[in-house]
Amino acid sequence: MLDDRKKKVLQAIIEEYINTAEPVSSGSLVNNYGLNFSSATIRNEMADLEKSGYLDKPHTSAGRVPSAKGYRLYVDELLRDNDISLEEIKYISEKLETKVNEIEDLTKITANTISEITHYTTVSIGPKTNKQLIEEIKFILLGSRMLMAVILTDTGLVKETIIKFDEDITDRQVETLNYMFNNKLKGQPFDKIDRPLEEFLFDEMTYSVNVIKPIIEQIKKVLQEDEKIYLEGANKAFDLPEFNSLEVAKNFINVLDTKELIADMLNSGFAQDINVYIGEENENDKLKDFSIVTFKHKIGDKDLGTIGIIGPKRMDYSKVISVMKYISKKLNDNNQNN
Amino acid sequence: MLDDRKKKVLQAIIEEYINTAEPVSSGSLVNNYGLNFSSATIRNEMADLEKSGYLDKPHTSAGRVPSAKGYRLYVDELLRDNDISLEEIKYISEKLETKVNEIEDLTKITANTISEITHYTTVSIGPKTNKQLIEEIKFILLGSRMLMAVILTDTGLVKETIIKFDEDITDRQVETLNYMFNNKLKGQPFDKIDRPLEEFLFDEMTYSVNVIKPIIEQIKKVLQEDEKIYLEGANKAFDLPEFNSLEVAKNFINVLDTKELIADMLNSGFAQDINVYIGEENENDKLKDFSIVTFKHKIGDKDLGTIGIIGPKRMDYSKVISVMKYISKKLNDNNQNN
DNA sequence: AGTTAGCAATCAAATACAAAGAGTGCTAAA
DNA sequence: TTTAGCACTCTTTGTATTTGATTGCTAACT
Repeated sequence: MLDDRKKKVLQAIIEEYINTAEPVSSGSLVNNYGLNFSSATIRNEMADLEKSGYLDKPHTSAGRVPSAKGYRLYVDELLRDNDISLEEIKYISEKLETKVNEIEDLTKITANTISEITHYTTVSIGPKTNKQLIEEIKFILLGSRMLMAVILTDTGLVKETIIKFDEDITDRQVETLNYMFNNKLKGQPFDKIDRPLEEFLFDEMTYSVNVIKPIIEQIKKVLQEDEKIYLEGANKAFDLPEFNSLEVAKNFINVLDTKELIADMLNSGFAQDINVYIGEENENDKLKDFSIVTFKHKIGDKDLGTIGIIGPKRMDYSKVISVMKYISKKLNDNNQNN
Repeated sequence: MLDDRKKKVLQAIIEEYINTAEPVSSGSLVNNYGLNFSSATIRNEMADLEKSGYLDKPHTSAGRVPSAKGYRLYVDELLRDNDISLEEIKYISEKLETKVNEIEDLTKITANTISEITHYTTVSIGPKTNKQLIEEIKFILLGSRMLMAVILTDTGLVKETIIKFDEDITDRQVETLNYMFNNKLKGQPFDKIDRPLEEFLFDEMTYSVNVIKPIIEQIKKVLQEDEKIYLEGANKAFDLPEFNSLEVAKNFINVLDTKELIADMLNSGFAQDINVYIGEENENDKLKDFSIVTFKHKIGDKDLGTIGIIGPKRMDYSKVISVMKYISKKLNDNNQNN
């Protein structure tokens, strides 16, 4: 366990490093952080902190840099609270009042807001569909050979898809489709849809296979479709000094380009609504130079999607987490009447 | 006008430079390009080509590098034809046979194919909507307070949007909406939709404003919405040696992040279906280090969207253009019965 | 007149070396 | 327990030197 002064020193080092991106020296701490000890004393503390693994040293004659363990302690115990200005609060409030008709849009707006305020890159993904139940399926005829299927879930999410045919479809057929599909699929969860659809195809062979088959294929496809991932402020990262290393910059682009990796990252284990993964704590090795804060975005119990912030290990965790907490609160206040 | 040998030399220099990304020396041309002259002769030709502006010299003791003017001549007159292997043809054919239900998907697949084969980054945008005519609008009630509007154009493009209400909507109302909107808007072009909608709002004030107004707003919004831009293979660029310059890499990310710039670029003047912009030829200064090839992607007269390839000035124009031409041909062959 | 061998001149890139400067770790004293 | 003092370490910066590739020019050759 660290004593109080050690924690203070660690906190000062981390905050200084977050600000400057330069290894922090004992001298600069004495000058700028009101620690009423000589640099030699601080040096002793720093040596201890390094021995316990909270700090790293790039080389003998440089200052200290926080290790992942150091950041972890900082995030868990030392965060400044509510690190967010009045202007920022105003900006957030305005953005969140934008009227939206689709859940994805709200997630996008929130991700954009976070990116604007924190100056980090965000990635976001819509609400997970696979646990939701199908409330209703509607088929609509567009022209004579094009059908749109609209699928509505119990939480109000809407998915739609278009199916084209080589033969004309009649209004009568559409009616039948509506009736039959709702019969089979209503109340089914998205991720277990395969079975009912197969049974269905088998049962209804009397119905023209040319019509039924493409419909089923397309619906399966849409429901299993990878969630779309949205990116905000990818170029912001390049203003940070750590991205002057080509190695790091390349890695970053690579990560952002690997959709599966991001999806994994956003969907991985959620103990809390806000989760912090620091550098090597990330499971994927490509992420070792970055920190990620994920934010499960919801109103009450209703899942609105997940937003991830990806930045350097030297991320301003305090700001990021404050913003997320504020948004979460605001969103629930705004909608408590829903 | 350049004589035949000068053209041969220029072509050899450009192709060598495209391959190696290193300034090309007189000696290497003699060794690798079967030019039956001594390096001194080639040197004289190179000096002439430089004087006429087709070549640049990084410094006195380096080889030569093509200038924008040099690339331009190459693209206009010296391209190798049909620079595309059998395997590549096979790969393209397979990819293009993927069945799609929406035009945007086809554009995405094509963009992806081009990116895979050329190893360059592609950006793409769906077909332009503003010239299209509204064929039909359908309203569908989802639940009791959510309406979906589906808009169908004369060329078969579909746009849909969701509108939420604070009050219940009845089936009867939906019927009326369908009738009224189709009456007013059928046959109208997308980009001139404002006027009819305003008249409409004015005419039908008897109808509940709470219902009509949000619908009109949302429809206007969707129709004027910026086209979505899709990106393929952004990280591929970082394997190219020119992206070892942080300056260039940053610029590249910046360009890709500026949606308006890309939209401009994809929509700008089309003399031909395939257009090449080399380095400084691009209007926007940010693009001065890159070349862009745009490809208006269509079947017959039907616009399918536009695809842009963005790469270094040292792009393999021959390959890129061959691939585009082949895809264009293939697409029209596949669908000549449509 | 066109071509080429030969060679000095040029310049970036690599290598080597020498300070300079920032910061630490340790010792001994307060 | 704290701290002043100082030697030690290691990066950074600057400067000079060498190396090597390539050109441009001249004079000879076809």
